[in-house]
Amino acid sequence: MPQAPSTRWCPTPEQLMILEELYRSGVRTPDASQIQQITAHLSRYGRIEGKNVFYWFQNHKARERQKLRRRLSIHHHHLLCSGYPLPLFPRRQLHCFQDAPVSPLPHHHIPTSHFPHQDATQGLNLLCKLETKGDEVTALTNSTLNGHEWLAKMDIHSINPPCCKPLKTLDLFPTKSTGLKDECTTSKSRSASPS
Amino acid sequence: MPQAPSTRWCPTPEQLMILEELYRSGVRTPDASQIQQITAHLSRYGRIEGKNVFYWFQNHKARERQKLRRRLSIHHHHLLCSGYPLPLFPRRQLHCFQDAPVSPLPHHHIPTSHFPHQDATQGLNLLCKLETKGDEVTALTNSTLNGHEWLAKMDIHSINPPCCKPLKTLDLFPTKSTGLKDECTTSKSRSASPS
DNA sequence: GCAAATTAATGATTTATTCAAG
DNA sequence: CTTGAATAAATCATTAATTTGC
Repeated sequence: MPQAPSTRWCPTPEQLMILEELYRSGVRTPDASQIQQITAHLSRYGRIEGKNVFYWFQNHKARERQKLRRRLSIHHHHLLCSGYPLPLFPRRQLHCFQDAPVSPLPHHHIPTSHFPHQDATQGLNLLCKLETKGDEVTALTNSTLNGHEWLAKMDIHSINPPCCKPLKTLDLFPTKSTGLKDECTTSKSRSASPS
Repeated sequence: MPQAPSTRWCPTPEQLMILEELYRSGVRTPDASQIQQITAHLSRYGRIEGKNVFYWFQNHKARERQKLRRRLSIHHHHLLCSGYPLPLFPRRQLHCFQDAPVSPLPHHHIPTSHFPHQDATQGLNLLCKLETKGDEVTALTNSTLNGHEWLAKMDIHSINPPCCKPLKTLDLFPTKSTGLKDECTTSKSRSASPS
């Protein structure tokens, strides 16, 4: 069977990403003009109508809420069941995956932090940015270093070069440079075992 | 007491939130010391070991990448067939490679200087913020990004990137736009060297 | 409504690649 | 060419969510 011409909107990756970004930045229930703006912007990446945007936010909001609820209930359940006896060892023997000491900091409590969602204003700012800058951005950079063995030995580590990198990350934004970059650091998993 | 010590780690909502926040702020493959830090912080919200953190980032990164690939292939398919949503998760049925294409190229990387460039610094800063939040902090605080005691422990304190920008407080997020480049096909992390 | 049966998620392991030293 | 370090991909296994038949 060929294809149904146009059954329903199927967001392109770009569209999805932007929508998610907007959501993360606080947009929840955009009003008509906001929807229009968003739609206009997103239409660069593919067919899209205002209602798609509207529905997307509606659905996404609901589903995130659901996810949260789930998590909370799980948490609750855990709290009720209390204690977490440390499992002696997972099913199979881990080669060298012993947990590191995890310094038992004498930390006081410190209230559970909450991540406040930003006000939608930010979302709009973001949109503005997107609108004005298009999809031109390029951020490369990256680097690597490795570490590993943190579990195994924790003391043999041969880290390398003195950092100080020219490394320029475009600072289009204030704080968090390019958050969505690529990987950066490293770590390891196994260590010597086979011959 | 039928307390089957659950065999595997089950993140609490707080832990999950923090991990996701770190991920969003750029942490991808935390090295040993970062893992320790994170673990230490998260352990306040429930049982957790370093390996759990390690695995979490491994898996999350891989699955985000996978998701992206899927989206891209769906998009392509969409473009080719003019639309029609594929089943979202084929679940694994046949054990054969049939993942999405995404990048035909084998691994290639751009010869960027291989510096440690801990982009994750951001993430860690975030963590620090969390730690210090409520300014009740104790131990960690003063050794955090300055003393590097934890680093010292691993003998890598030698490298201490001057890079750290003032780094504002929150405003999470990178405001990357269309960047579908979390896993850029071309930017790898390793250094280059003629073969 | 509930509990077995299914299905989806995701933590934990294993295997394959890659680059770079010897 | 071989080997080691470090990953990323594949996949295994268990837990959470859904569906389904009473």
